[in-house]
Amino acid sequence: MKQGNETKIRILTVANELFYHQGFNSTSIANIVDKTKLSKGNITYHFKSKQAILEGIVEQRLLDIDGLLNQWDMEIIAPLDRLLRFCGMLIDEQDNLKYYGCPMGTLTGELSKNQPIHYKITLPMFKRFRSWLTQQFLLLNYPPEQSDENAMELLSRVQGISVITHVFKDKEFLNKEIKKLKETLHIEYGGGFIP
Amino acid sequence: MKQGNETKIRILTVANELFYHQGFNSTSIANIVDKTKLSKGNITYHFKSKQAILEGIVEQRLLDIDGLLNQWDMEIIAPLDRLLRFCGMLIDEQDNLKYYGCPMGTLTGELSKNQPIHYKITLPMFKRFRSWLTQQFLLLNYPPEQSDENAMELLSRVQGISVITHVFKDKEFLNKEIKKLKETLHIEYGGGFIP
DNA sequence: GTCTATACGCAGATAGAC
DNA sequence: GTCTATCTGCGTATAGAC
Repeated sequence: MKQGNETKIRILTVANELFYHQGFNSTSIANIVDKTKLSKGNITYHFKSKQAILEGIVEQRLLDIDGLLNQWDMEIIAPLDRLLRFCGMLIDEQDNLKYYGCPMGTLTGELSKNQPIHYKITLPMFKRFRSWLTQQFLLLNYPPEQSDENAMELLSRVQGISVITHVFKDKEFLNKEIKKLKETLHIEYGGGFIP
Repeated sequence: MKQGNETKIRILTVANELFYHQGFNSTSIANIVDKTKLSKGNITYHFKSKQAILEGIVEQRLLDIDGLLNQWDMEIIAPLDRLLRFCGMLIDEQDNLKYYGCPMGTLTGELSKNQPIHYKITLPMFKRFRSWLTQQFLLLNYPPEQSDENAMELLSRVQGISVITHVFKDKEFLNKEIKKLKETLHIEYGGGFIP
């Protein structure tokens, strides 16, 4: 119990990066051993299986997402500005997106196949964004159902841009599309809900 | 040389389905053996490695894509109708999309990580659609650069819808979004290019 | 062309010393 | 808590008989 939590975090940090960069299936425990400079036994002590590591990562990511969304809620007052900030996230992450794609999207693509771990792992992350986005549209006075529909559409747009940026390794495309998307948000939602 | 080509096709067909349903990394040669009811040695005779199978699959898919696009070119005259037909593909494939995502998109997500096989494998498939879509916009009298931009945006939209449909296992979302997308195409491009 | 049998490495999981 | 050592299965690739 010396500094178990600290090494635990180190393992999660390293594994998260490896899973993101190489994919979950293509990352071995040995890879994690190398990069953490810890022993295989030590890692096993903290996480009994590879999937346990993945679950730990997602737990951490969910906390990060919640933290980010809460921060935006505090720093940004206008719902529309929050939506724009959401889109800006892709600009911030453009280098990662180019080389590795969306951390949630690519992980889902990998996990949703063969086994339904996906439901417990990647789906919750998407749900956080979905409900947060929905909340912003509610604040813009859209009815519940349409708020959710708008949220899903925005999620969809952002995912599409991520995929194409990743596939064609094209940051120019990303910047152009995000700019257009932001303009669309202004036009579509700038005035709030009009029945 | 009895009927080598026939078994070759059988291997490709089965492997293609398995790679799509389970993912490339999670599919073993043994899986292919089971499903083809061929021996492991026989498969090795036709394809010297797992990656060779993948390359064979992509070769086949490229032919399929070209065939499909040529068919559309022949059957459908108006470029706008061709774009609508392109969107309709997602409706046709909605069950597969729900459970396994876009065949090109999910494969890219898997392969683009760790190794750059991706450039030779999945990128060409995307490029076919990109240039075909670009061609349609050119026929609508859009300038070359904007034609390509429109093509990329449409690709992006469609990929986004695929991802979200897959993540949330939501066919209702897909149908609604495709309907909206088609309407948008009508409005945006229905009149052709206006300088 | 198709099969069986085998080699070899690496992955993940486990046991136990310090 | 951290380490080294070992077990076991599965994965790909190969050799060779028919």
